[in-house]
Amino acid sequence: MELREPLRRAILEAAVRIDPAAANVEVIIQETPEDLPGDYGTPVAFALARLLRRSPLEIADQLAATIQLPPRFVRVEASKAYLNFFVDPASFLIGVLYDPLKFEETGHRVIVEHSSVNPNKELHVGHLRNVVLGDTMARLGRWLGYRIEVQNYIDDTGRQAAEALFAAAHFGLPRDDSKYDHWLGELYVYLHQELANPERRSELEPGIRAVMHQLEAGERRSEIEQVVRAQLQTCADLGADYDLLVWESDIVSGGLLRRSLELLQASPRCHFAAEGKYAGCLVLETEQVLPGLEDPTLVLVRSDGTATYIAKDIALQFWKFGLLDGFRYQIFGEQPSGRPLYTTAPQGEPAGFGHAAEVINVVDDRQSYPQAVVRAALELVGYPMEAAQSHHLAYGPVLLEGQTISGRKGITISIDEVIEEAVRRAGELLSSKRLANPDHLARQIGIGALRFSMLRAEPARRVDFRWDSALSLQGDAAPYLQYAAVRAAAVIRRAEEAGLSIYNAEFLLLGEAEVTVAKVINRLADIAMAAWRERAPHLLAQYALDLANSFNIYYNHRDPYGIPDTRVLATVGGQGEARLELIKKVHTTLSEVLSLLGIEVPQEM
RNA sequence: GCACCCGUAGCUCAGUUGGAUAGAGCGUCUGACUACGGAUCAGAAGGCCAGGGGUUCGAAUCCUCUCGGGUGCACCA
Repeated sequence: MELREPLRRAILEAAVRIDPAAANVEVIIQETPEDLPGDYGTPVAFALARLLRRSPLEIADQLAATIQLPPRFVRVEASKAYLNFFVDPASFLIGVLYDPLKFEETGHRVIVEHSSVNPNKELHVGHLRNVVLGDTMARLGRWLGYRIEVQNYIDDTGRQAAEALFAAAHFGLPRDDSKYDHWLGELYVYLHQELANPERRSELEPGIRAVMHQLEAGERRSEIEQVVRAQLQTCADLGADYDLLVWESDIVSGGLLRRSLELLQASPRCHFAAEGKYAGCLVLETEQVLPGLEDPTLVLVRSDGTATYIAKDIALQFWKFGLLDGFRYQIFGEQPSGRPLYTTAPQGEPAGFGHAAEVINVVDDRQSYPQAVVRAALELVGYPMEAAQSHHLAYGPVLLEGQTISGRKGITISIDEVIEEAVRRAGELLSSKRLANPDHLARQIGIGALRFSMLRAEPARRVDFRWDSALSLQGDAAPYLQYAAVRAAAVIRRAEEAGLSIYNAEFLLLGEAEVTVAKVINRLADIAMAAWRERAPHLLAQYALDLANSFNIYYNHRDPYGIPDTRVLATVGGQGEARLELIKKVHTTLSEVLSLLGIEVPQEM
């Protein structure tokens, strides 16, 4: 329910009435800290004191006397120089409980690119963070009414993919029954052990080269597809899905690269180097745009005529904003979620992908520089608005028990393995309970716990993956949220069985305890918008904890004699019915937030 | 060397655009009608918000310097 704006306007009107010079003052509204009087407050008197050169206490008193309270507020009080407002519990609760909280579809087109894992081996816990962050942003964006297109970039011409395919053919191991990406990954790692020996390296190198050429020509795409399908299975297990796979080779074959280079060459910073270190290369001079490089000259096209990855990244970003076109598309398959998945394909048909107004690239923070180059390139070719809407959601690395992940040193854990263990641990905890569907529940809990562990901290922070904390089933973790939702559902079910009806609800019998919960419920819209704006999904995760916590506190509340005083059942005069309405709102709000986080709400636990 | 990120309780983390007394979880200690579902709740202990200087009525938050940790700076991706 929109509550701040009316209050802000009322405060501003009162201020202007006191002194017209106050017209431009910034009015900040916040919830009052616990144990202090009032529900919402503002420190606006401080700002006015400076502006009007008068005492803030005096101004606060005068504002309190002057202000015309907006609906749902009954009282205002100056406390020190703060102005504190008191809501009327009944009308405030009705306002919060029956606010539909629906964001209008805006048509604002946003591309969220995430995952983008090299197609040469299985996903590990480092990728886990990427997938979960990206998927959560996509869910949030959709909920906010934006038209979200989720893309996954497939680097099918890179050396890593070539090495994996080479290894698979060269070492000729029979295909076992493990998942294809795991099988391939093992051969890839084995190849790297061989490559450590310089003699072996020179023996094997030509074969790898040959595969790279084949990949560039698009000849072995079906093998890459097989890896991608195996990898996508893992993402689906995590609850992530996509709209479009973008293949690197299609950027070249579709002419996007060529067109973007033409655009770039209009800029004086982009030119062919005729001589010197970069003779024969098309280069971009970045020193004016971006500091921090030892050598600010960036190669876009090598002297052998092939493009560097950054050139393709720039082309892709140009395409995302509709500066150029050239892709063709076809269906790739249907995902477990039901969403169809498309892919770029040379033999496909044109379709309406791209043309975004905003782009979010979920990429780890080691790539901050290239991401900045991509943004700067938009500016260089005359698209400053697009540059401003070009976002990099940068996240820190995932460590494994304090160590840097390294496939070659064997310091790595696959997501598939982690999911299995998470589900196993959840199942163990359930074994003592009588449940209708323990296996399904164990998955919901295990995967929820995993996702939450990747979401709870700020993206910029590096996270240390430890089994005990990542899979923690107690404390500030997903099961706490799920439990609160299940508990709320149980209360609702019991109350309905008892025949409580909304028509008997008497909101005048509700008070401070209910208002406290409702205030938390009412934060969601602001939190969701901030999480989107700041690209900070952890705000949602933290909010979910706040909401579940405030409900649990309410549920367990006792009067000074130790008697539960917030019960739904065993009350009279419509109080229980009104409380039930609050609990229903807690349940829908919590379910909403959990679905944004990609955490399922179990039927039982 | 240059550039970017991080530093808050023993540990892992929160802290809306600068606002009132810096909050959780884990761990430690003590409790809660034998339950509208105890995977919960109440309480105790635990802080020079890395350190110095500055701006401000007000700083964990902004500026600056220092220290500690991480990352980036290829005709790789």
